[in-house]
Amino acid sequence: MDIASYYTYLQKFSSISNVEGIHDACASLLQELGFVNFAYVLRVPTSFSNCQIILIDNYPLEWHEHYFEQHYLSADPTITYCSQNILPRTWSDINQSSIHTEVGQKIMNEATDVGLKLGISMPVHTPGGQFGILSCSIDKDNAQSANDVIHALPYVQLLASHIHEAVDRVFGLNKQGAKVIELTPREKECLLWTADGKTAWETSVILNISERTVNYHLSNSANKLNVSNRQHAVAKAVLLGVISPQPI
Amino acid sequence: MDIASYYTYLQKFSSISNVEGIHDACASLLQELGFVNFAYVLRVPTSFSNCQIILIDNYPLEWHEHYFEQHYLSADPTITYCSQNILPRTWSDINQSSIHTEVGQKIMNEATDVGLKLGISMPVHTPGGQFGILSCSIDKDNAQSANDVIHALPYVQLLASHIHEAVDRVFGLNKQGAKVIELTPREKECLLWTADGKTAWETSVILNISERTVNYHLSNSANKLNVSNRQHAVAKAVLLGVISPQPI
DNA sequence: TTTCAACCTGTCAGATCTAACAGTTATAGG
DNA sequence: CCTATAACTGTTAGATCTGACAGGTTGAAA
Repeated sequence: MDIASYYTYLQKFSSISNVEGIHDACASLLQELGFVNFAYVLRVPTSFSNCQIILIDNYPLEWHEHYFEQHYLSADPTITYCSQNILPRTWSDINQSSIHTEVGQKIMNEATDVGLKLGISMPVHTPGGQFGILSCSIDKDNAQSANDVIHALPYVQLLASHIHEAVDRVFGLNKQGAKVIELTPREKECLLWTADGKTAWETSVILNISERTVNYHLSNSANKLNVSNRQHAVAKAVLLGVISPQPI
Repeated sequence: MDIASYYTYLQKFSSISNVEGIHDACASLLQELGFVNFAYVLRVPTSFSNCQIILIDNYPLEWHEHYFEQHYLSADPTITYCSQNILPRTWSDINQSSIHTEVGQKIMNEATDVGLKLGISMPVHTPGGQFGILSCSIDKDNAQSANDVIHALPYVQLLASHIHEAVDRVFGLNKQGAKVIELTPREKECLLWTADGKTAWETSVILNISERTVNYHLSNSANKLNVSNRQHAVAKAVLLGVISPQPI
């Protein structure tokens, strides 16, 4: 397929307004590339002990249920790969390069059994700490299919970020309750040094203000972030991208 | 350019072993796409109050110096855009959509003056919290150039992640002093609840162990992470990806 | 069998944080 | 001029953390 027209088609994702639209656009586009099944899984952190999972796919229902029943999310080699990388990779390459766990091997074998034979997984990492995976697969396993899969890599890579953009918009993930938390420069500064392990007194020396003032700023930060202590404030500020390593 | 051969060429990035190699491969590839100047800037967090900046570019030296002297990093509209998005965008689009700050406008105008007229910026966000930007530009400003730039979007998007992969490998960014910090399951659990704002006592109730034991695990975590308090432990664990929102 | 890692528990002193009291100063905008 | 916001400061009681003391259990590997 011609890359220019393919990319033009991808632009259409930005005007999709519902989940079905995303699903259908993915399915048809991936079908043109020769894929039969696909899944876009997105992990949206809501806090450190909790997160939301968004799933758009056309995997067999049986696989679906089996997968979640067995808690395969935490043992799936493709997820392990994607959680640490930014480039797309074929399942056979993932299988060869990753450390072989029994469970991981079992998952890959079972996937083959339900028709997910050859495939690609492409990671998506966002500034807000979201983590997505676009996987797509073919139900055949021969030399021609293997070749097709490899040639689809760039197309799948381009597709993944556009799917994510659409999911992000449709689910309103950026809004987070419509309220953006804004910290004052001083509050950010205090929080930054706190995240770096400095006590209130140490921070006061660094910023050349009193210890009381540092506590004042941290207390205000905690109120704005709606948390009850410094660990939580630091974690939430990092998660929301309110503070980030300096400069830039 | 044919996408298959382009992607094949991108694979070569994985065998480049030095900075000059990356520079030259980028320059020649982008030249084929019609671009004259490029810059890959990467922010590698070392702690929350500090980070390393890696720069590979062929921008005019004068612009270079001027840019850093004026601390443009924190006001550049392209950087603001890239810090919040995952898709490539043309500079003219960034200019139109972003909130206009005086400094931001000044930067864009000055860039035009030194020959950076039309361009694209593509963000790279990695699981390890690194943040990269690939910018490339043309020194002409006419309808044909504008069209060329738009058509280059998918090529630049594909290129960026491959450049990053090469930079990551050449600079050995994944190694972090060659020692990977491994926490035990219980240590991660305690740290996770702590990051979620729970006190040692609250965590002890959740995990059904004594408060003393929670403190014991947190203390061991802090030792392994080489930090002196919980805020720092939480922040560093997040930064290193030792803990992340559950599941997946 | 010994050794080791992971897990578990108790107490206590001193450091640090949290939340409440109660203010001052400077700057920007209506 | 009035008001709002950010920044700044002091004190205190009680909660919480930190680091030191000292120990026990379990299961897997050597």
